[in-house]
Amino acid sequence: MDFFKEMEDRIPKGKVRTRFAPSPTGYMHVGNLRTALYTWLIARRNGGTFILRIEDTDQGRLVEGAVDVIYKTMAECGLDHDEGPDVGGPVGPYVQSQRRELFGKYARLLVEKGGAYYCFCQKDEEEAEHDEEIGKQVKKHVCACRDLPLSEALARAEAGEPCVIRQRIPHEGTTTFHDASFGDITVENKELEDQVLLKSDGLPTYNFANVVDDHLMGITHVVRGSEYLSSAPKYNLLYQSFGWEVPTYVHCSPVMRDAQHKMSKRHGDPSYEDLIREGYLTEAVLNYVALLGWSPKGEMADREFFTLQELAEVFDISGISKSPAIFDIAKLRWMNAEYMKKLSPEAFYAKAEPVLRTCIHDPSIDLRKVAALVQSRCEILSDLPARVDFIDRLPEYDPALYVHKKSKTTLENSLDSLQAALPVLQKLDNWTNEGLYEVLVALAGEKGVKNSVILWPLRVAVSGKESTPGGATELCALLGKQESLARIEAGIALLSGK
RNA sequence: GGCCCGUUGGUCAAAAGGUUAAGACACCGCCCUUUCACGGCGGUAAUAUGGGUUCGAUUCCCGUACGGGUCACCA
Repeated sequence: MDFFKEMEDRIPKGKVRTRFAPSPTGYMHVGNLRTALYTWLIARRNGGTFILRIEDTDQGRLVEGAVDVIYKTMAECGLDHDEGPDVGGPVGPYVQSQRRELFGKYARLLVEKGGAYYCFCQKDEEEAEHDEEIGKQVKKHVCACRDLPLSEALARAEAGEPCVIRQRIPHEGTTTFHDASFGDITVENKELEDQVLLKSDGLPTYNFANVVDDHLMGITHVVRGSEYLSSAPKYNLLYQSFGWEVPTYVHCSPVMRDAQHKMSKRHGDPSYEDLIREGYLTEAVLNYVALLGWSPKGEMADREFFTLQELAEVFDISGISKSPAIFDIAKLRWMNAEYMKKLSPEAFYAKAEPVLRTCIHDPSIDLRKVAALVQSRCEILSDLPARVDFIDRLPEYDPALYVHKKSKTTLENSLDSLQAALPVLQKLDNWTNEGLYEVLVALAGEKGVKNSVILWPLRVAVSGKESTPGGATELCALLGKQESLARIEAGIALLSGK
C-alpha cells in the first residue's frame, strides 16, 4: 500500500499517549520542567505511554550536548520515557531532523488536498520587517502564489525554484479551538496568516512538525506553553485538511519571575540545573514546580507534599491554572528545607558530606556529627559552608555578640562567666555534650544565674558567630577539649581588652 | 496597534450562586529553649473596577483598568 497508509498503520490506538518535545537548547527551564512533569503525569495517571521527541528543526540553534542534558534531567527527575531517540519505539525516528522527508511528503499531500500551496516569494522583506519593532499593524503575508494553478506550481518547484509551502487558510468564517483548561477559543479566519509549513531548506516549521508528528505518533494529549495558544486555531484547520482527529490540548501559562517577566535564563533566573547546583533537592524542586500552576482538588486542596508517585495518582488536568504563576524562591527554600529534614541522617550525610569536606579540613572533626547538627538548620545544601565555617577557624568577631538582652547578659558578666567556666572545663574529663551540660548547669546553679548567662557567652567564644548549628555544649563537644579551651581563652582575652 | 488570554491577601492558591472567603510561604507577635534556628500557638493581610442578571454574586454577562501572550522560512 502507499506510504501514507503505512504511516497510519503504525500509529498505536486506544491508549493515552503523551509527549515531551523539547528543542535542545542546553538546559532545562523551570517552565519546561513543569511541562515535562505534567505531560509525564498525564501518561502515568492514565496508564499511558510517555514519549520523548527532540524538536531540532532549527538548524541555526543547534547546541552541542544539549540532548544529553535532556536525558540526564529527565532521568534525574524520574520522568522516564517509554519511547524516544535512545530507546526506540514503533513510531520513530524520534528526532525531527531525521524525519525530514516525511514532512516534505505530508506537506505535498496537503497541497494536493488543497490545504496548502507553494509560495515562491522571497523572504527578505518580511524578515527585515520583523526586525523592526513589532508595534504598528503587521501585515499578513498575502501573495498571488496562493492562486497559482497546481500544475504550474508543481512544475516550478520541481525545476528547483526556491519555495516554501504555506497553509491555505480560508478568508471567511471563524475557527474554534478547544483547550482543556482555557475552553473554547474562537477567532476570525481573516486574522490568521497563511503560515509557512515547510521552509525553503525543506525542514518543517514548528507548527507543522508538531501537528504531523503528534498525529503520526498517536499523541492524545498535548501539554505546552500558552505562548502557542494563539497559533492553535490554525492547527484545527490543519487537522481538518488532513482529516485527522485533534488531540486534547492543554496550554499552561508561563512561570514568571515577577508580575511582568517570564523566568528567563538571560535575566539570571535559575534553570533546573542551576537550582540543583545551588543545592536544592530534585524532589523538592519537582514538588514545588508541580504546585506552580496546578493544585489538587477537593479535600486534598490544602496538601502540599507529594512524591512523584503520589502526583501520578492524583494529577488531574482540571487542576491546572490559567493564570501565570510567579516563581517564589522563598517558598522553594522552605520546601527544600522540609525535604532536607525528612531525609534520614544517612541520606542527609551522603548529600552534605562532599560540601562539608570542602570547608572543614580539620581531620579530628567528625563530619557525621556536624551533619547531624546542621540538618535541621539549613534550607539548601549551599547554605552549609557559611554555617560551619567557624569550625576550621574561629572567625574574628564583634564583642557586642556577647550582649544578650533576653538573658540580661552583658559584656561584664560574659567575661565573668567565661572565667568561671574555664577552670571547670579544664578539669572536665567527660568531654561530651552531656558531660559539658551537666557541669555548666551546675556552675550556673552555684552562681545563682540562669543557664544562659553561662552558656551564651560560651557559645559566642567558641564560634564567634551570631547563629550556630547547635548550642554551646554541642559545639564544645564537637571541637574537642583543646580547641574549645583555646577559644574560650581567646574570648577572655578579647573581653578583658587584651 | 490588531487578535487571544488572564485578574482572590506580598507570593502559590481553595471555594465551580448562599462559606465567619480555606490552606501554605513570607511577615509580625507570643511560648518553649542552651543564643539563633528547630518546634508549638496566634495575628496582620484578598475577591482589580463600574454596571447589569439574580432573593442572593468571588462564582454568570457587558464595559473599564491593569497584566500576559501573539502577530518569523524561532521554537
